[in-house]
Amino acid sequence: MTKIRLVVVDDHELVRKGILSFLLTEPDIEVVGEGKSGAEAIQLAKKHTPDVVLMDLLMENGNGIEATKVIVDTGLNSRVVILTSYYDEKEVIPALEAGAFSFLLKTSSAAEVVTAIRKAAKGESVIEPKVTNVMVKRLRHHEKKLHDTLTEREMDVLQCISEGMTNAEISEDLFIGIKTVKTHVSNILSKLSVADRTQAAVYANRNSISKPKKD
Amino acid sequence: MTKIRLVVVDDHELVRKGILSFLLTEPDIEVVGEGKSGAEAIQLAKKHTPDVVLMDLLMENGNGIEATKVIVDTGLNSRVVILTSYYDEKEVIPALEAGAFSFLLKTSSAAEVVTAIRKAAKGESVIEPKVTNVMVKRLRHHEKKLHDTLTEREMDVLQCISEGMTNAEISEDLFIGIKTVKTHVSNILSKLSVADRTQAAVYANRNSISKPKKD
DNA sequence: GGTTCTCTCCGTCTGTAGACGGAGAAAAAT
DNA sequence: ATTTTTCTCCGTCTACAGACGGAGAGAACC
Repeated sequence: MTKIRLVVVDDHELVRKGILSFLLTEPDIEVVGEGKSGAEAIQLAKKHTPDVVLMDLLMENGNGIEATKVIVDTGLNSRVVILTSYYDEKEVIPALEAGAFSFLLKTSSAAEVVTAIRKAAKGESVIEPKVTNVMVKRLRHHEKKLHDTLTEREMDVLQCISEGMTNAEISEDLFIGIKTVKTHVSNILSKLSVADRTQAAVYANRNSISKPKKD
Repeated sequence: MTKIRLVVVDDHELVRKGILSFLLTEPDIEVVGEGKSGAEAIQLAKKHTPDVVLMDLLMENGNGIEATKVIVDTGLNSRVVILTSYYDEKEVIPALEAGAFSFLLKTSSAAEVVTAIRKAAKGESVIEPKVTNVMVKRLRHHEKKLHDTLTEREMDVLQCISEGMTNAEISEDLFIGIKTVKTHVSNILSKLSVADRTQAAVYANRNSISKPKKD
């Protein structure tokens, strides 16, 4: 029986070494590469075509989601197992959409991680209960996010509102009339089911809708 | 020469084991306890009176900041070294205020961590460059946060504003007259140097001022 | 006792916000 | 070729927001 070929990617040396020290005692798993960024993950995956890539999501240089997407899309038969610190909704869903095969939290025991690696090699997915909760919640509550129905222009206006701008300021910023701004605002309030611009601003902030800085 | 007595606290087993595997090769450091929550950290510190406590900040049960405060305040001669994943402004300052002795990020190499432990035992503080940057920025930009000048009642009102509530709703919620709410709002806007409630709501959200849920 | 701070409330007044209804032009979808 | 969507603009009207000034009561501080 051939060993499971594994690449470990995490920008925290401590975590990487911790994982490695565990895997040393597992005879059926061989670590063929070790990286500390999304870019390195991609290189290592292409070079070694491992069975499994164990990847952190939040890394300093190039995040794990992009790397996951690339690794999955390039058709290497590598399965990406995400091992991350927090179950942040903003990260979990995109990671799974990017093609992550399993999803673990660092609160998992070492044994669970090892099991997940073996299962991934066999084609079985392992998703943390906390993560599935987030998924279910998303499917139940916000199958489509409210602001997905906003038009481009309405998004522009909402971004301005989220900065605390007045209608007059928005009209100057977007080079349109105040009346037009008011129309957009009314439509936004209606689509987001909120009563006034303040609530719209709160919504925008909570959903990480912010104005991109112009150069 | 006596060994440095150390307690390691982190809710991630993987991280804990990673640290331990490193420290095994350091003959002058002895790990006398291992915990996975703030509460355990306090217990272990009281039981073993270690020279150094290596502590994560973000933990599932009871956070590291509270534990740090208790350990420092109880006058055990234990120095707390924070080892955390992210340099979040919201965490760094309170941790240092709580009496953390050193501050490291998990991106640090194992050697740096070991050095920091030895230095802490000798009474030397080690603060990550990224963290000092945050501190400097804080001292330069917001020596005192704007909302520190708000009175209790004004904070109550600001929290309501940050939820998108209208003056009428706030007056019902706080059992005061609308006119009184308006007075508070005006004072808040003035103190925060913002033009309207929407900007106040944005400020509140950015500074993590949110309304506590009532039971 | 006096001063200062905080919380409470009042009235007036101006400006903005937002609802409602209507409408034209361009682009995209059918 | 026709319909639908999107962006733009207009006018009217009501209600809320917020500025400004004033004021009384209680607590805390000196």
